[in-house]
Amino acid sequence: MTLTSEKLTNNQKTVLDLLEKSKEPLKAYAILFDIQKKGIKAPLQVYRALDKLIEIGKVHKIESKNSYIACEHKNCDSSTSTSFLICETCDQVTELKKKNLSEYFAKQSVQANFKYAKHNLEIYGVCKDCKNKK
Amino acid sequence: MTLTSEKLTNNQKTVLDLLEKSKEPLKAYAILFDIQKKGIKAPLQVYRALDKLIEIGKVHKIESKNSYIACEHKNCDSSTSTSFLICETCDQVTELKKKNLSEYFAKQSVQANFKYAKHNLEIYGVCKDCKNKK
DNA sequence: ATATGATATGTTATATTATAACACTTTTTA
DNA sequence: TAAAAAGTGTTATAATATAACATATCATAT
Repeated sequence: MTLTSEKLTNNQKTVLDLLEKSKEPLKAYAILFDIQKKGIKAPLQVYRALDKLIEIGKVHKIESKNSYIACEHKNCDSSTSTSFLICETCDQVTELKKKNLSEYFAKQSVQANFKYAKHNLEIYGVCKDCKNKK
Repeated sequence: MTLTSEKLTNNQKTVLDLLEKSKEPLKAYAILFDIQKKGIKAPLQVYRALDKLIEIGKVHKIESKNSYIACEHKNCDSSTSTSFLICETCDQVTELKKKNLSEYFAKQSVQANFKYAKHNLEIYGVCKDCKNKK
């Protein structure tokens, strides 16, 4: 079974649906709170669903915010590397397509005699919308 | 008073000393455990020292590991942006000098109509030493 | 169709990481 | 040397995440 046709379980679907509807990244306990009406009662149920969704690349974790976000890319093969633009004003997150970034980091790593495997990049600043509002 | 001549308090010195001696990043509670003999008894004492050390750029946090590392650079002005090479085999961390990286990210951000402010970059892979051991 | 192995679930308990609140002390500076 | 700013010590608690275990469901190879 390919990644993209991966069948999700009910819990996984519930968590992914919520994340896909959300405009900002969500914390695990915020997810839990939101989906308690759907029968999910314990943190572990959320974390397990998140683990799986991350593994198949449907969700990414934003480490510096302990938050989770649905992947914007169709057929994202990236269960590992992630690159984000995070607006400090409105908390919106944009995921960067990562091919050129991975290549750039691999090159940078070579200079340090380091074998690149994957990366997390979190860029903070002001997004388009918030720039315009000022 | 300039950043580099900043005078540290006893707690701050104790925490920084430990981090500077360590070859790997340390977690806050590992720091606490190690320095209890020096009279530091509570997590908050560690976190407060870390906060200050991070603020003045002497220590950085590695977000994906909830760990802290002393800055390798003299007069590091970077209390904000950080870039690391993290060895998945031995956990050693190398801090990348960030000037060209910041410039690169600022450029990449412009393409998304995003105003770059700072970044965290965590590159995972295999370090020089571990590559050679294989 | 069914045994079996892999994966997921529900649940309770607990581990790990981090901060709030408050009274007090030390340092800096005007 | 008083006032402001920064740091300390302490207790309690919040926020984030995992362990352990019994049970259930699904995939698939005979």
